Amino acid sequence: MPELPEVEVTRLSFAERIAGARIESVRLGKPLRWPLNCSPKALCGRTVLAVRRRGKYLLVDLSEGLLLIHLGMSGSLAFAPALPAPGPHDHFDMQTSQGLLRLHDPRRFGAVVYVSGEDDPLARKLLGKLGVEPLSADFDALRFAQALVRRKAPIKQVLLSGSVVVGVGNIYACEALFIVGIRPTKRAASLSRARCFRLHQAICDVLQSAVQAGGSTLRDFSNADGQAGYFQNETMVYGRAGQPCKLCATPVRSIRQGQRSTFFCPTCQKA
DNA sequence: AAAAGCCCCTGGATGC
DNA sequence: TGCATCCAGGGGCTTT
Repeated sequence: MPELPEVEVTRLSFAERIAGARIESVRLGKPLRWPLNCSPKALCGRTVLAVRRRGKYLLVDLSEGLLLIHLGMSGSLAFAPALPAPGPHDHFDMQTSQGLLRLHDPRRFGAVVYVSGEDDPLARKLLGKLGVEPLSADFDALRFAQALVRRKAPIKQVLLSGSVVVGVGNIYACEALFIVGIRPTKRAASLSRARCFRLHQAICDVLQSAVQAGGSTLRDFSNADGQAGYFQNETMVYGRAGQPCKLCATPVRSIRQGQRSTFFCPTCQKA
């Protein structure tokens, strides 16, 4: 589910409401992708200072240390003064003085991990190799183009890998490539500089549009306030296999790239 | 260094 | 109705 826009929308929906809250208790459900890395009791008494984002990770700054939260494929957060009793897929409940923060994650590819700081070896392992933030000033068109020249893999898979630019998942990779008319199977290194520049801009545009739309709700995503997104209704190609391209009416095609589905218009994305 | 596969896990949709 | 199969928003790890 959650690509950068969904994670950012989640962050925006509770960051201000949780800031300043004191942690009162933590309840764990089934194991997630990684263990919490500290005892739940050790978190009690600490204060939530802020919620930041790096790629698809949320960084919850505490008065001492921080929590890294990843939503995996099926995760979502809820933050409210009160929530129903935890269900079978609610695997992390953090009661604070300002509300209950809950991670709901049926597939359990997500995680909540405590680290002492961003220099913590575990934090470095998880965050250290990430590419540039696409919605920041660091996302420079020329450097983006220079990074792509060194990659022989298909451009779709380079975008998905997160090693050049973070946060672009399956939906937004497909959408950005459609916007600029690039065939997803095209080798990254074979793109002209001009096309790299246009792709850079398309990534910025599509991610910003998705954040404004509240993200994409394919199955059950909602932000921490329980609101669904609607960007899924605006996709040009993602999830539209066999349906007519919204620009030229050619049926949208679906292929497999690296165990993931790719959607594109064979006419609008000729090469 | 980069690329390609594998795997973690559950649930919904589809087909027989 | 029941069961098998396939597919899903990610990404770390291991092997080439």
